[in-house]
Amino acid sequence: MQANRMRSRRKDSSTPTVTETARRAQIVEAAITTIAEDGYPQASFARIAKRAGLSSTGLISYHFAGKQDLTTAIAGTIIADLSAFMTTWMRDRATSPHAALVAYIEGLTGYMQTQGSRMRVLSSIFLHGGFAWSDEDQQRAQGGIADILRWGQETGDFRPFDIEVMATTIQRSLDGIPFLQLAQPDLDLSQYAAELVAIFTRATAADS
Amino acid sequence: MQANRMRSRRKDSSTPTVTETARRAQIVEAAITTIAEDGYPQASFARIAKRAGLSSTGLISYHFAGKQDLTTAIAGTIIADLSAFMTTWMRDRATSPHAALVAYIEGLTGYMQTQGSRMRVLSSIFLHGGFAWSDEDQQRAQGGIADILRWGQETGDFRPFDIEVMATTIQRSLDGIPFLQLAQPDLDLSQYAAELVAIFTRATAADS
Amino acid sequence: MQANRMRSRRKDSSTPTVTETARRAQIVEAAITTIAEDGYPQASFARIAKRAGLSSTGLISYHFAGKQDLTTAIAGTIIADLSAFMTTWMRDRATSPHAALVAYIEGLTGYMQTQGSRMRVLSSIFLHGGFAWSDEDQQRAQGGIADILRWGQETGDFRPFDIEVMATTIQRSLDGIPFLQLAQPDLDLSQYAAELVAIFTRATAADS
Amino acid sequence: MQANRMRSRRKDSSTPTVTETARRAQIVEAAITTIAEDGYPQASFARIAKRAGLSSTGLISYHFAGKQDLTTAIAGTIIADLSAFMTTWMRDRATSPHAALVAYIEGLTGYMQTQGSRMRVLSSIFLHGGFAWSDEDQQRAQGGIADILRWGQETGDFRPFDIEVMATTIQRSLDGIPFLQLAQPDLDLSQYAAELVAIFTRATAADS
DNA sequence: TATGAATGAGCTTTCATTCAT
DNA sequence: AATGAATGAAAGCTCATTCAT
Repeated sequence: MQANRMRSRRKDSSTPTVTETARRAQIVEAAITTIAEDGYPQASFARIAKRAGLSSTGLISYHFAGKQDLTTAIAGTIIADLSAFMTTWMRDRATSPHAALVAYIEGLTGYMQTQGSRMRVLSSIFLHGGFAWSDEDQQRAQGGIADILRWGQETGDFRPFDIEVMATTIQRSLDGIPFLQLAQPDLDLSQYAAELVAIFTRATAADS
Repeated sequence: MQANRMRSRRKDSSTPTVTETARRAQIVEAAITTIAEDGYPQASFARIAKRAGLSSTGLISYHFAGKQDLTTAIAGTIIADLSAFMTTWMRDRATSPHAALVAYIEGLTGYMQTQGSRMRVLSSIFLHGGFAWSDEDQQRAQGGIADILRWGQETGDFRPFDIEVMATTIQRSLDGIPFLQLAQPDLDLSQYAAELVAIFTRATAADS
Repeated sequence: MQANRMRSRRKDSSTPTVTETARRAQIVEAAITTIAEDGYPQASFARIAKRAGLSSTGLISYHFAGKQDLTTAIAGTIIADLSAFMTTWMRDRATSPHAALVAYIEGLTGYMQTQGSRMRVLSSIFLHGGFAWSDEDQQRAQGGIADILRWGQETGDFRPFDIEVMATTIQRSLDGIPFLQLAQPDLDLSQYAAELVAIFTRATAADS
Repeated sequence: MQANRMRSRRKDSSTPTVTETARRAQIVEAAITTIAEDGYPQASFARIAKRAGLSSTGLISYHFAGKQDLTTAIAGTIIADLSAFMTTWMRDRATSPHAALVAYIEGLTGYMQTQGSRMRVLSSIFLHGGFAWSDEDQQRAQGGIADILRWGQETGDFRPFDIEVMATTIQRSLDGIPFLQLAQPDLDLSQYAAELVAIFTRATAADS
């Protein structure tokens, strides 16, 4: 997945050392925790360093070219993890467009069961503009559902709706869930998923 | 709408004067413009004061108990304006649950046509956690759609879905639009609305 | 002399208040002292604030738009003071080109007798590139001598040398003195001036 | 020239190895380039290491006892080079005190033709106080001209001026040229030299 | 001999807030 | 009711230097 594109103070693009990789990962994890617990605006280098047990904020600057670089690394890490999960999850379940749609919804909600806070962090970063989506990331993060919808329209399983609108609607119905979890920690995600499946099954179904 | 709950440095309790009310409104509008153009994180008292032509940031602190108080006032103002518009809009159009659903979608998207940036500001505030929703606000902001859905289920026009999930899904499908407008300023909102109507008409319809 | 061109955080160009002017002057003086004693690179806001007895470096940022603005104010202050002195000094002494040349040298060295450290600060700022000379400043700081030389060539009192080279040479012979004072605090400036007068009298004199 | 007085972390005293000497030279050259292009204040270890292609700033600290030590080495290198050039240049031209004076001026300006940036670096270091002149260095850098002047007074070719003042004046008239080159890259140095020769020939000549 | 990693002090600047007038 | 001034904490970032390997 090539997650960690080097952008630290190191001048060359040679292979990062084991120590470097470990430190970067440690900082990224501390940053994720900090954002999740204190909120993005409060996640200063000072707080992150404290949580990571680092001696000074200088160490973060040493490993990352700046706040933006760290933010990008955080988003990349979360996306990579989610992406890996979803790829595996979809593999055997995408037997038909509708099955794929159901799998997409159930996969993401399933991931949220344990990784809800990480997804909240990802949304936070996105919404605070702290991260410029690359085309790949865009593809990886939102592209999946558009492909499924396109497939369904080609097979005639889905009715001829506007793909972009439908994809955005589905995606946003899912992206919001981690924030709901904040207010309702005991939210039953599998039931929530079932409701969404019912909604979008009807919304996409070809008119009989 | 009871918008201006006094919370400034003034001894409180007493009725706000005309001047006071006008100043607060002026500051709130300047703050909205600043957030819309520069983004929430950049909207410091200094920038707001500059844009409002105020002599000092102290004036803001004088009229508002703190940043949070100002933020609350901003959200309240935007919600009140939106709420007034929607109340009028729905009055004659809510002839049936389905008609009400359509009116809700078309009303909000119509409002966005000219007030998209204000809605973006509202979402920004919400997502930056700068605003604690009161129950009234929650009711006013999201309640409308839930009432419609409940009505439809009672009449049998709508199928028996989970109201909260459906309401959240509809609301988020609308809330996201102002941000799409940023990337696509020429987005055809009436067509977008038509797609959403198609989606949620199917999603809510009673099974025949 | 219009010394303090406003460039602080204040948004307008209206007349600065008495307090503001006083504070700015206080900060400028503290900065001059700090540069003179610790050197330009060591003259951080923190050290300046400490010497000025300010509560925080933020106060400097409050009155000056940035380090460059402060530096410009320092240079402007020193130049204005020097310029005022030289204008008065030259008034009755510039009775002939040669008399003017002598007065220029004796005036500047006389000024250095008490204000050597200020001139050292000015040179330091100039050489650290912390100050972009405006045309007026350039004129005020170096122009004087060029005018005298031009005058002497027109009257035939001076020989036909390159004015720019001669002006630069004279100016640098004077600019260096404050640094000599550092190593030799008891340097006899009136004797030094007499030597320079002898040098440049011969260097400029028309060939007989 | 005894340039490299060991002062690195190495146990000292022992003869520097070939590798050590080469590394030091490499670092010094990179530092000179960095100062010349970015300015002395910007010439941090990080930038120098980057330009020299060094793996770490630690390497600089390994070979030099500190920033001051590096600065001293830079100045020493430049002075040694200049000194070697001037020694050769003067050898056959110092046939009389006046001829020596002319040769001194023309030698230095000639050197500046190609090495102006190095001389600018030298002046920068001096003026930023980053370098404490040793007596030898002082002798080597400024002494030459004083010897010539003394010689001329002994032979009676020169009038009885104060040697220190005259030497300083001549030296500063030359030291300033590399900075003029910055603003006027096409400055005609041979003409500039001719003007200086005219000035100081008259300034030093015995009264007839 | 060299490297990557880490340190901690320091930098300028911005912030919301307070306060005397 | 409003102003200008001041406060002190916090921000991201750079610095020369140290050190284990």
